[in-house]
Amino acid sequence: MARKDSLESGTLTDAAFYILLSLQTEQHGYLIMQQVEDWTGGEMKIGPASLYTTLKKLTDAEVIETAGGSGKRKAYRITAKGQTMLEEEIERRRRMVQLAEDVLTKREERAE
Amino acid sequence: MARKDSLESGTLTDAAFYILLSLQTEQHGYLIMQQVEDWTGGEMKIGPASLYTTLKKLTDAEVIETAGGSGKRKAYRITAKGQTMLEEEIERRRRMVQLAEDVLTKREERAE
DNA sequence: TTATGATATATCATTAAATGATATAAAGGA
DNA sequence: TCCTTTATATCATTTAATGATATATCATAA
Repeated sequence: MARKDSLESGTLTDAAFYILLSLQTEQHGYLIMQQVEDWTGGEMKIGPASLYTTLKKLTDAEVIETAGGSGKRKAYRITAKGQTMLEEEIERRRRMVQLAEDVLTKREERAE
Repeated sequence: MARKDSLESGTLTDAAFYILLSLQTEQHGYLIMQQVEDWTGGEMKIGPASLYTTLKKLTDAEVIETAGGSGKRKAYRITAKGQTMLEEEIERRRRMVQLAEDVLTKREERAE
């Protein structure tokens, strides 16, 4: 990740990927952290530093937007642009996994 | 990524992922670049800077090792440790895609 | 009442990763 | 000869991730 903003190039980092996934339902930051940790059984943790800096970046890029929120909470929702990005990113990652499976299968066949 | 080396934490960056995949057959650096670009139809390009710095890092971490090579070419092969890491990384990425599909499916169901 | 832990957001400084640019050199063909 | 491709390598810069820290609110247990 350097020399080119990942959002501009249309790819999502792991953190951004999980955040957009969590925002399939309108949500505030703290809940995103908990949901991601929950989803991954603790494998993936987005700490406050990563979370709020990423949320700001995603907001600036109009991938997500604020949606009110009560008290000190600030709710976020994904934009149409963000939804498209997420779906394309899922496909990109699916292709990566598929490629890996194909390559490993060929390797096993060679070994027989 | 910061504050924690991705290799130490057991995850692979996109570049490292593709490199290890390419090294399912013994190969020298330049061929890795071409194969990755080829595999992804140009979507993913690992330039010389990224390639050789990543190869060095992977070698230092004993994820890959040099394997002779003729002339100026330097061949690399994946180690047992590297193979395990790659396979675990494939599973991690598969889980991410699966989670995303599940979440999106639920979202579509809600919309009906 | 008070203090403690959980909730909630935010920023700074540091470390890691990615990469454009550049350099070098050999090999092969026009 | 000259140009392109092959092949490896490093530097300096930019982007990403995050530990540490700060702040404030709220519920609840002592």
